[in-house]
Amino acid sequence: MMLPFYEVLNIGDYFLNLYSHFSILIKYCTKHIKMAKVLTSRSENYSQWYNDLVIKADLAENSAVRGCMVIKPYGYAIWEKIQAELDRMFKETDHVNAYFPLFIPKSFFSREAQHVEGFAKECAVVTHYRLMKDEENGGLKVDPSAKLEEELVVRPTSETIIWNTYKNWIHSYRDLPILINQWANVVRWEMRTRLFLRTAEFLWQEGHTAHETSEEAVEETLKILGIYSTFAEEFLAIPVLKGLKTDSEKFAGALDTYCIEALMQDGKALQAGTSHFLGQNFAKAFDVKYASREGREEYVWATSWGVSTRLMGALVMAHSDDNGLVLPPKLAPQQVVIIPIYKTPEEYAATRERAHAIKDSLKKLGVSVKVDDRDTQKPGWKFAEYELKGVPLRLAIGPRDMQNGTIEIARRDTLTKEVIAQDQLTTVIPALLDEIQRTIYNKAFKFRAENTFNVDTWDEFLVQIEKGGFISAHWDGDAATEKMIQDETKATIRCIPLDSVAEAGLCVRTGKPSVRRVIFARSY
RNA sequence: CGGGGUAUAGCGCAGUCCGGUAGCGCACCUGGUUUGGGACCAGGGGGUCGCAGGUUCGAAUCCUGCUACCCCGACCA
Repeated sequence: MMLPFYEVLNIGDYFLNLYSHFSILIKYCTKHIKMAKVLTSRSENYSQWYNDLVIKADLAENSAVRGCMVIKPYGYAIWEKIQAELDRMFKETDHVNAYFPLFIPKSFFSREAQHVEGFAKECAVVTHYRLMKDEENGGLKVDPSAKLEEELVVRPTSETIIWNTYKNWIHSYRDLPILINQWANVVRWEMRTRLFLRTAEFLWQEGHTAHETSEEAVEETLKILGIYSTFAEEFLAIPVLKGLKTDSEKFAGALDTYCIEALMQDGKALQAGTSHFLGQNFAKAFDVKYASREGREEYVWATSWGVSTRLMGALVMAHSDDNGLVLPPKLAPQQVVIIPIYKTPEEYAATRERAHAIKDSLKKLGVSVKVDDRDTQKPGWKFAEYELKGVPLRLAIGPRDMQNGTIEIARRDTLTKEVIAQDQLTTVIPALLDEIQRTIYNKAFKFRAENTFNVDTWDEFLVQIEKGGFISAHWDGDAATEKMIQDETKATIRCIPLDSVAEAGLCVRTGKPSVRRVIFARSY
């Protein structure tokens, strides 16, 4: 998608040169696009905007099953791109994929006390394995004679089944480390659900690693956090804070939970990924020991980490606007769409042929292109449609362009369009895609910077939390204070940023001494 | 699990108060004119009115009971 040599050039300068070049070659004018409104606007009702958008951009819809969504082809294509890149990053760091069962014996959950407490309230349980004809109404009913000996829990996460398995795999330090990831679905029976952000069933990857030492496990935990943040920033184009969760926010069963936190356009925070240092909790619960180099028997050290289809929600809420989705080029199922414009059959044939020729030349550069040459929809309809779906670049080629050797090129991120020479496309498009990826990120970065506030008094805190954004404030480190703040403002501590500097101060709520600032926000 | 709302064509809705041939917009089908920002004209197809009972000569409409979904809270990634 990007030409390799761009990476070794100063991209900004290169791009400027390209542009000054064009302005000599061709006449172009930048126009702003105006569009019919099909979405609720963000200012009118942000959550309605989100719901509208997910449905209208064809990402997903609600299913016949309460709380469970159907991810539609266009949405799934984005998820596949997310998967492909993360999978590549995991494998590059020596992780391998495997698959563990969907069903977990109920007794496994009781082994780790913290863990069970965290998930018990939202587990789906399989109790029977057979249906039978219901004589009363002609339908089907559960066969009471087919009750399972031990009930099975539909996995809300797989630590227990995996550590029960690792017990058989690990005997010696020579068996370590184990660096396994699985792509799977999990079920958490949520009360209130929203497409992608919180659904009863969702897709994710969960990594589960086993190590000889605490240090090695911590290193793994942070390595993954780094992968997540790199992925978020370079692919999702969302700047994230890397940080540590407080005790009350951490994963049930972990010693430390690290996270990446992103800020959405409505000023609410969204946790986009987590990486846990599990210590020896699961090794002890499932009796996973190894013979060390010194011949001693030791418990194994563990990590687990995951990102889910929730990232899709983050992607939508971070960048999109009142006209629809805005997708970063690196994750867009189609980076470019070409729309032929014509009146006569001859013009149709000619523009269509040229469109396909352009597509072929761009495909050779690794750009994904779709030609929409359907005769059943009008150009205006198509323009609106691809804007709604967030296609980064749109090319329109009509009779005038055929004569002049030009083409109209419209950017989704800035909603601007201009006319350039066709023979420049293979140079301009890759550079523009790269530029769009960067612009989207920069916009999100600027938004976060403008919505992150240092707050030192409680009055100020109360005012600012209503406005939204990240609040950087001192906290005395007491869970009771954290709870009090949450009860009073609905704000939680999103994380203790890893790059936070030691700074003496007074807790924003209690006035007790504090050694560093933490990030507060209302969150999804 | 509390509080509120909704259920009528694929989608969005009106009709319900005051019972009497089930409607509108979009979408869909056919033909024509159109096509550089969601085209227009003409014709056409499509609904056991969420489900189950009840009242009535007659129920989308009145009564009873279910169910599902949405929104706001409590809980969570």
